[in-house]
Amino acid sequence: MTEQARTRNPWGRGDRLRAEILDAASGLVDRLGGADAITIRGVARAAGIAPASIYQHFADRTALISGLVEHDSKRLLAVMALADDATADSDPGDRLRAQLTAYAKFVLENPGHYRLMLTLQEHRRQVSSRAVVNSIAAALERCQQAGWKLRLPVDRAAVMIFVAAHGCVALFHAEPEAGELKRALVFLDELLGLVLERNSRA
Amino acid sequence: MTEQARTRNPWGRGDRLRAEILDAASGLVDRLGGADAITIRGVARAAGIAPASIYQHFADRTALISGLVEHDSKRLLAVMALADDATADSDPGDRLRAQLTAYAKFVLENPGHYRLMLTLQEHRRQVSSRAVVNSIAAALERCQQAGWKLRLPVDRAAVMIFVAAHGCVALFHAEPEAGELKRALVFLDELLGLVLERNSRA
DNA sequence: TGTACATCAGTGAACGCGCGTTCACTGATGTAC
DNA sequence: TGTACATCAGTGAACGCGCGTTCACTGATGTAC
Repeated sequence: MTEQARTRNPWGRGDRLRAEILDAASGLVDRLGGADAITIRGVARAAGIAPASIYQHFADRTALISGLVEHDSKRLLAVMALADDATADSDPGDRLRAQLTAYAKFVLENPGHYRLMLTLQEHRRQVSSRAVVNSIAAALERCQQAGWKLRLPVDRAAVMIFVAAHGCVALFHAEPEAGELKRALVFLDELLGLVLERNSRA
Repeated sequence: MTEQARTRNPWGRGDRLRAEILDAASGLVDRLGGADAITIRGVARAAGIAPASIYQHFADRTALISGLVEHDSKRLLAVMALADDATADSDPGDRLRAQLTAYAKFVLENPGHYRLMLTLQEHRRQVSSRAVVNSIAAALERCQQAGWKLRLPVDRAAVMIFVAAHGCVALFHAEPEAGELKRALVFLDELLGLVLERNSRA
């Protein structure tokens, strides 16, 4: 771990440091979880810069945390959208499952980030959980059109699935276990089995 | 808020301060949530004692937090057991509902405490969530014996219900809303509707 | 082409603060003889 | 009944630490004339 001096960013590219700061903060959250893991001095240390340098890109600690949450929310939604696209011409049930799997995978692999996203009181009414529910609802709608029967109205079913899936991963965060992802996927299958009533064959 | 001097506990009753300290810590968690709300100095301030006094009852900050978690876990289980007892000669479905209601009510009314109970990494493998699942499983077993049909095996159904219920209240913690309890109870009814398939009449 | 100046990326040192913890203590209440 | 001492509940002052934030700064790169 040689104390190698950072080469400063070229003229006009000072904004690059913003990304480096977010990366460093991200790493801290990975390793330590929770919002308290993000300290100005800690992030500066991790990024190899002076604490004061952070203030050129974030007004204060709160702004730094908000920036990270926004960053992470985008990542989660991107991962889910990717899973959706990748299965564009599959059975709608499989598409739903793919999205949920992507969700569970992201959340289990990024426990600190997910906790941060939901914990942050300053970010009430945040976009992400509603966006996730909407995404699930869209997938359910497609299932319905393909002839599946739901045991709840689409919007309630979407909430049910999101809430239960959230509960599942949140509990694994609280009590880590071996083979979390597998267990989570089993749980999600049971959940879909309750919500969806197979009616026609794909 | 007069700075009235505390009268010290009588000889041989020094252990009373332990309870006062836990009460004070409890109040802080209520108002501020999270484990960071519990600081030695803050608790001492709230209890009206000197910071050093806490060390007569708790080895260090960690021990204090553990003590509080233990305290809270007992309270939650007591509340659920009470709901179960109070409905001892009702329909088993109602008994299950009563227990879940008690759970939701406690958790929604004590968000900081619940978060603390689950957050605490030092308390992995904690007793409480397994105890809650067992309690639900027992109630489900009674439903089954009364002629209800479950769409999942009893143990998986209990996990499903606990996990989904947890997800529900956890999300309300993250995004508080008006009429939380009512909404939570609607959700729990939908959940029971999915898991239980009515087969006979009570 | 030279030069004065503006703009940029980033820093070092200092501030005041609240924290966890330690330690020697104070003063009241019990106990042994 | 008196007295020396042990035990108890609880404290005040100090420690070292890491924190968020500020401020005047350094030195490189661009721009105006």
